[in-house]
Amino acid sequence: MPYGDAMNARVRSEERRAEIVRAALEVIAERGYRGASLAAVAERVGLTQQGLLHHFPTKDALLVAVLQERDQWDALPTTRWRMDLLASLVEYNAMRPAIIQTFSALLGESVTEGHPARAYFTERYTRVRASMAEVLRAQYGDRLPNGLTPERTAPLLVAVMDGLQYQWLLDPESVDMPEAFRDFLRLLGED
Amino acid sequence: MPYGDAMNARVRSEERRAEIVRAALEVIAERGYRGASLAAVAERVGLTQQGLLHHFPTKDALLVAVLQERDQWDALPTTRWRMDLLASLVEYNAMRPAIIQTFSALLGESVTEGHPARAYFTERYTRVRASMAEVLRAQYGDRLPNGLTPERTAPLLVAVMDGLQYQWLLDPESVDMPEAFRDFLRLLGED
DNA sequence: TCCGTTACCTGTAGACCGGTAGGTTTTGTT
DNA sequence: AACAAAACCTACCGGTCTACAGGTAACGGA
Repeated sequence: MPYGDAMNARVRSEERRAEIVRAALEVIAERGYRGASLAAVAERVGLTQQGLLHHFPTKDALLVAVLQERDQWDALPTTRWRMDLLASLVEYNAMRPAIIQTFSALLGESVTEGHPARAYFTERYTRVRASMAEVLRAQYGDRLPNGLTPERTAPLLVAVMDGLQYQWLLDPESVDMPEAFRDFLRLLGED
Repeated sequence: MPYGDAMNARVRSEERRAEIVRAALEVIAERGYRGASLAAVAERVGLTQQGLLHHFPTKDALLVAVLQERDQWDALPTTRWRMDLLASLVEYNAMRPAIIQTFSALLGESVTEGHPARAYFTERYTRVRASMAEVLRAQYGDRLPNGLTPERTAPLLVAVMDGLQYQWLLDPESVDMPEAFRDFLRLLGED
């Protein structure tokens, strides 16, 4: 069964890579990208640092894989999103602090000079703003109830999501992220 | 002139410390706190790394001084702020990307485990939310035009400011931070 | 003028870091 | 059974990091 076995080998290899990426997500959440050592990631999957470098030749290559997984994760349903689903998304995020923490830490680092994730986030935000504007337009048309255009509202929507995440990560007991986000949506539509 | 000379010595020392803090702000803006080496900060003020450690015994002590300066910077006028001054503040920030970048980078790092600035930011946000609620109450009373309370609106106000900063730092040409913030204020009050 | 303090310096310890070189075991193919 | 490739290891290199130890020169007060 040549095809089957070749497949198994490739599948196993990709599973290993996925394991490593998952571990990298954790370590980055705990220490940021600069603070995340390859050795720490490797240890978490039962490898030596050099064993890890067999699967990802450089640290940056590992980061790329981490960012790609994120893309894959939230790229699929964007066109089918609606306003009410955004609130659900925030609620879902509130149950996954590790992931949120990883990408909040990465976003913070990415504004520094020459950070390997900088281009990624720049492009991602351009994309996300456009996507959000589309969602807003589908819901409200060219003019929101408060007179703003979808294009001018989208950056605010994204800013609220990100900003609330930081406040929530720092002090989950004081900030009810999903509720606050629903408040913002109400601000957009119900006047 | 014993008093005068003693004063001069102390003043000169504090000037040196202030120089170092200023340099640290720059380096942190460029590389984050974890990425900022004492040697890089020292070089910027014409010292060796060990010479710098004479003024700040540890790296964390230097960070504390950086954070204290920030406190001093924005703690004074909080009680006298009004809504319209917030927009001016954002405009002012838009002319000082270095400072914004420093504290955006620090905020991002601070959500990671055991980060030396974590407690600072947690407390700061508690304080800032309360302060913003106060400003909102002074402007609108206990109910905003859209029905929300000042306490529930404050986190949104803070989130928008922070979130817009990240988008703006990553892509200043695509995001008009002051305009977007004014849009948000309009969202709060003019319905 | 003497003397203590402040402001630096050189030297170095000790720990991690990412990455390379090259060998060895495991695994799948033929 | 033979072989090739993939997976993973040990050993190591050069670099960087914070911090400590100890010395020196300048300065200001008595």
